[in-house]
Amino acid sequence: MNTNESNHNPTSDFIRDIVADDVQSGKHTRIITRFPPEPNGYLHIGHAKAICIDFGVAAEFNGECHLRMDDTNPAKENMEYVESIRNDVRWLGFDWGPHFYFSADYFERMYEAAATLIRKEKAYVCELTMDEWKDYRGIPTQPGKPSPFRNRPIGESLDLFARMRAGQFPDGTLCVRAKIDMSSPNLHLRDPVMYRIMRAHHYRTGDKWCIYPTYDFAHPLEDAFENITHSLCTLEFEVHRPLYDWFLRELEFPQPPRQIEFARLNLTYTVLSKRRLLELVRDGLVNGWDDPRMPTIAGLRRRGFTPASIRTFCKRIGVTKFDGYTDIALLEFCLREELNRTAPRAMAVLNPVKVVIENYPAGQEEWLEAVNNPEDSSAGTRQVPFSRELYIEADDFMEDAPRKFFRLAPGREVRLRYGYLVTCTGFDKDPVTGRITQVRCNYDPATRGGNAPDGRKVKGTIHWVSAPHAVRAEVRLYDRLFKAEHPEEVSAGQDYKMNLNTESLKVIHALVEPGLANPAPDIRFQFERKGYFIQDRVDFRQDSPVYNQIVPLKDSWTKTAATE
RNA sequence: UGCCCGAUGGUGUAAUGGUAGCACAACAGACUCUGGAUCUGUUUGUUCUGGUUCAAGUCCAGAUCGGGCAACCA
Repeated sequence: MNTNESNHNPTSDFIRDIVADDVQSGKHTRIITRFPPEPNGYLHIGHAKAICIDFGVAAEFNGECHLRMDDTNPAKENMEYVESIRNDVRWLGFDWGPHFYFSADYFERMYEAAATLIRKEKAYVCELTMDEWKDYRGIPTQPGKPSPFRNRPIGESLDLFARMRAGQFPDGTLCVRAKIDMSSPNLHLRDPVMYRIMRAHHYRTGDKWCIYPTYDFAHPLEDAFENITHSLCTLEFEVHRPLYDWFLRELEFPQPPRQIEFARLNLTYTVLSKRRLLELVRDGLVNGWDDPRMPTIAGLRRRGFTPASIRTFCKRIGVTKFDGYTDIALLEFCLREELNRTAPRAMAVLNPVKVVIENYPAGQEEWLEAVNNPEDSSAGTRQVPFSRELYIEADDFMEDAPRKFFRLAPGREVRLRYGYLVTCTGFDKDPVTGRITQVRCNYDPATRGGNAPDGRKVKGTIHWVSAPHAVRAEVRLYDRLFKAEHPEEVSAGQDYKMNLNTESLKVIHALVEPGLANPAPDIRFQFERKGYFIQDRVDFRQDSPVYNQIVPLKDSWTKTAATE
């Protein structure tokens, strides 16, 4: 995208306005942003919003966006997460080019920067224990008091800092603090920790370091090292901004990056925090990070969401500083909108009941032409087999049907999609369970393809599969992970997990048209009148097909039926 | 009771001192070989109180409500 196009970009927001101003004023000639996840979990749809903003802004201004692993806490981070993050960002459709970085690669420069601050008397080595520090720090309504080590000689701090690095002190005993303002109303400015001693194996630097920089110290440096112009992050870092600016000022970076905060995404009927998601995975409440019910990118991918629909969603929710809840229905809308346009249709009977066409010759079969996608004529047609015995949805037959039921019932005529008009002549019922075991029909041979030569109309069209040709498939029906709109809003003493939807996964066995046994990989189908489905990327096999429901079709009938 | 940030229909978002608009959702109707899609229509909004101004959602003051901040997490 060139800058000319960006001038015509109809969707702007307060961040893009700032960036545009900075370009216009000549403050920056090249825009550089970054997406800096910590590799301590899988990315979720909330990160997708941030990714779309970070990469999107850079692209619109013809700049670049760096992907950076913010790995300053080795206790929580690992390579599996690094790889998953790279995969997910790529899958979403973004390209960081050569700009893939690790914070850990800056540790030496960060160490030097900390030493510089000590030499400037802007930092010192503190020996207070964490408990002692609590007293010194004070509380929001009361100022803190200076650490007794605050004014120790520069040389002493420098020496201690070097010995911290050399491993001469136990974990947590000493730390390096920035010397700022112990009476600041902003707690983050009350001599925050820059370096702590932590003997943990780092997935990238191994055991080279036993001291690690904190986020507050590391982040502005990483941004500055990479010449980031706009450091976009979520609202909770707003109170950290004065500290971010302080480090950059004291270290005299000539072109300091500017941090701008936006509201993180909250979605109804799910949780969106790494901690919660990790808990769901670890406690086995879902089947891993890529469980199709998870709001993780990996979960959405396996569920069958498209990258484009997620990007569209992120565009539509906008960028503001208002911390609200976005209706998950909007995400589903973006998906349906795309899939309606692109998904080939197929017929699959999820809850089968047998139909016998009594006036259709036994043993006969014929192949009927079916349209692949009525929204896209270029998708062509396919042949589907038809025979005397079929399966239809149990829901599509009613023994005693109300007027507005436009499907099969004794004496009523319906269209079999792309097949024939059939009239129900009777049915069989299990005398014990009352279950319908078989529906009997007659067909009108003159209506092949679904149209009656005499012009008579039928109100209902139902889908079907030919019994001898049908393929058995496992179908996994997914519903919202939580039954509460705001799962985290529970009364004191209660846990958000009580809001888990116990019906979020239903496994059923369906009978599907033969073409669904061996589809090209990654094809999202619309099972007509039911929903969108994709083969499960893990469990699908030709001899035992497994389909995931991505999202059901909108269904106005259940509402109508409910008001009957 | 400290500091920071925010507040526009049910939800999300636009209007940058000049007609409150868009999308989702909901509802109604039309159409339909998917009770899908499509089309049409309807309902619902500037938190409050003052002030500045010819004119305020927008600027100012105060209030109310909501969110964030007291890891050697990010």
